[in-house]
Amino acid sequence: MEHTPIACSHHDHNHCISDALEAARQLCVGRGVRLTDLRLQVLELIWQNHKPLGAYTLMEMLAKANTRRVAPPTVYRALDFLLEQGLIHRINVLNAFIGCPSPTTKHQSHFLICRACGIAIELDQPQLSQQIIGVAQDAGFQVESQSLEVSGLCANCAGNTEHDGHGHE
Amino acid sequence: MEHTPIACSHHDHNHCISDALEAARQLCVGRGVRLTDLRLQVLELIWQNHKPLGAYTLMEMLAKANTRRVAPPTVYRALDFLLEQGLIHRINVLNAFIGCPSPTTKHQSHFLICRACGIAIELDQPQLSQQIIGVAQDAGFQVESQSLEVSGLCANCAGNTEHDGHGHE
DNA sequence: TCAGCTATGTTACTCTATAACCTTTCATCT
DNA sequence: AGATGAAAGGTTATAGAGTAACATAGCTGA
Ligand SMILES: [Zn+2]
Ligand SMILES: [Zn+2]
Ligand SMILES: [Zn+2]
Ligand SMILES: [Zn+2]
Repeated sequence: MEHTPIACSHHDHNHCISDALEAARQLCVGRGVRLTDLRLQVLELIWQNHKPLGAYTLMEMLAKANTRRVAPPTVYRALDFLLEQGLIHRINVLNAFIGCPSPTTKHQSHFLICRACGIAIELDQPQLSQQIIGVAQDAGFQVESQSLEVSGLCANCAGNTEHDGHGHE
Repeated sequence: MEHTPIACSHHDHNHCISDALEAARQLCVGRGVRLTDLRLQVLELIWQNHKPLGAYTLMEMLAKANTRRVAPPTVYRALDFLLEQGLIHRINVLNAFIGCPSPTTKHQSHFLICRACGIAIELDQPQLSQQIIGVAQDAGFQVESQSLEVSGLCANCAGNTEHDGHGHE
């Protein structure tokens, strides 16, 4: 149930993609929603990148992969679906999207975002969510969703401060 | 083209604005930075609204108030200055800006945002900031800034939606 | 005064996202 | 199989948010 942070550049990423896609397929079957070719392709591209990906970058990738023009509404509709199903998260501070490693478990959007390499590490800290809910309740506020975006330097980049070409692309 | 009036009329908002502006003046004098007419005007408009305000809404207000055209870079530069000095915060989820009630104290951007009335309540929870830093450190992450944006219903709006059947459009 | 810096004005542009409308695809019912 | 209605995707146009690049004005300190 714990998802390993993705800061390490030496994990089997192909495996990690295929796992996520298979999980997404099963999740959609279970919910009776349609993971169409387009939606699957968008999810795959997002996972391949392993970093938050902008909608327009995604559009270019789709256009290249499909040899057809892909207009903004097309990709935004796919993104909306994936967001609704919890298969991806939106990183507001970057206007970008990233795959969720545990879409079956309901949780909030808590990320560590490295300003040097651009990686986004999803946190799995239910007690942090709970503390936030508590603080909100003290103010009479009824929480519906949380977005925590912590910016700074990841372990890799904090170590390599002499040069930033640490190659996590 | 119309800007919505102030949400909460139950506190002395004029006093609240003038306090904030006076604090800003002193803060800028103390730091040796220039709170120009434009910057002050932008800060005042943001405080008058008491809700997160988009840059383009602000532009329209400035244009009306000054009877002159105000282009995007003008307002964005003023906003950048105010952000740097900690006089306002940016609400990422809304692409909007709101005044900070305690600009002299260094702190993170933690907000409760009501989806019904649009109000944004700034939290003052240093121990929450600390816990977030702790969680990040456990992942070897070096925190530079935090953005916590909690969406839901404020105390006012949560109360008013309990009997929601009468269809008050 | 002059030079140099900071702030603002101006034009044009990029990036992000959505509205409105039409066509295709797909599951379901007859 | 054929009809049908809803969901998904295609297309065009536009709205909304933010920045680059360069010109001008205005303050500041020799
Ligand atoms: Zn997640
Ligand atoms: Zn990094
Ligand atoms: Zn503040
Ligand atoms: Zn409210």
